[in-house]
Amino acid sequence: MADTQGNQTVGQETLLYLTDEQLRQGIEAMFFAYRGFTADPDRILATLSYGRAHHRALHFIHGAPGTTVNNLLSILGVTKQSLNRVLRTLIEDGLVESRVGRQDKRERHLFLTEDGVALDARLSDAQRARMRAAYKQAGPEAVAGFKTVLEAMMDPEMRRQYQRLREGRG
Amino acid sequence: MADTQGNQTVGQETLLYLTDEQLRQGIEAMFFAYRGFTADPDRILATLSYGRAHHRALHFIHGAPGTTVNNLLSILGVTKQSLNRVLRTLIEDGLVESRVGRQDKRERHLFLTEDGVALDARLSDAQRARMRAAYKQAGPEAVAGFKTVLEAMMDPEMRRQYQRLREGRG
DNA sequence: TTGGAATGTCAACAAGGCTGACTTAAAGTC
DNA sequence: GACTTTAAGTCAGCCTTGTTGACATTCCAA
Repeated sequence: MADTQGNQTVGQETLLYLTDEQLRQGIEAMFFAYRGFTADPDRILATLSYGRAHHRALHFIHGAPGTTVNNLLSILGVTKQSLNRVLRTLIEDGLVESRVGRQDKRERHLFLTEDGVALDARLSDAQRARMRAAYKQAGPEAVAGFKTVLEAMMDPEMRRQYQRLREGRG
Repeated sequence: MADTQGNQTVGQETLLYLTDEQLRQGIEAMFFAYRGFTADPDRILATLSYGRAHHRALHFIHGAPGTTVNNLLSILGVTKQSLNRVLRTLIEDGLVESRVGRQDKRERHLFLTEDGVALDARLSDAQRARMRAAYKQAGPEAVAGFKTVLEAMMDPEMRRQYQRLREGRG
């Protein structure tokens, strides 16, 4: 039993014959889609002389208010020097607030200020509008498949981060 | 009729109630998955003092041998100065060959040399291995959905590029 | 023959990664 | 109490890869 995709069903199991061409399409789809994914917020950021790194910081601080610098570091997967440069400008510009920890005073807990929330919303709205359009066009089954494949593509450590974030908001 | 995803079916149509949380998950999935997507070739590139830009050039020259610089430019979406820097090192290192056009001698047609093919294969193998694993784990329906959503997420111009490349290899 | 297109090149700059070295403060441990 | 470890911040310098702007060359086409 072979379907139009070139897959075969043997008993209960569907064996995937993944040709190089099919995988290549997936690779190129990721490349082109990621560009679209970042295009809208990038345009906004450019007018503010911020970059993608600022957007990422805002996004994850918004999603986990009070997160520590170390925690943010491991989510973003960059060095503290790299994050610090971004974080410093966000704090200077009054978009992020850094509060000394109460139990552990070495830690800094990060929060968005009112302005930070506003910018994050502007960036997120732009990005979500495109996601929403894509989701609507593709339909709910495609969306489920989309998330399944993306999750399978992550490094195990990143998958843990991803799931932890979801649960934290669950 | 509401399903577990919070969607409703009214007549033939499924209305998607896309909550911010659902969209947010998609955004984070893209972020973490893209990191995984590039991680394996990045490790190889680092040992060769090449970067992602070199990989992309090799990938698309491999996929469309004889492509012109201008064509490559529009696929990659960078400036000619930026591409030129990368292309120059690849040519110097004997991975890419640039041939003056026969009809239009202003154009340069780009080809991978034997060494270029070898490096592209090494990088592609690493990237495809992860894709293949993800595809196998997720199953064929998920893969179809994955591609549908990614395609819907692209800028129209990039979607045209993507489809043109597929057709070219058809 | 002249204008425009495709290409290449030089210079300068910026974002955002990286490493390494070092400080400060707090927490934990022996 | 002394010592070690941890969290965070900072400074300096480097790399890749993107950008703009200016300009030369080549050559097709009107």
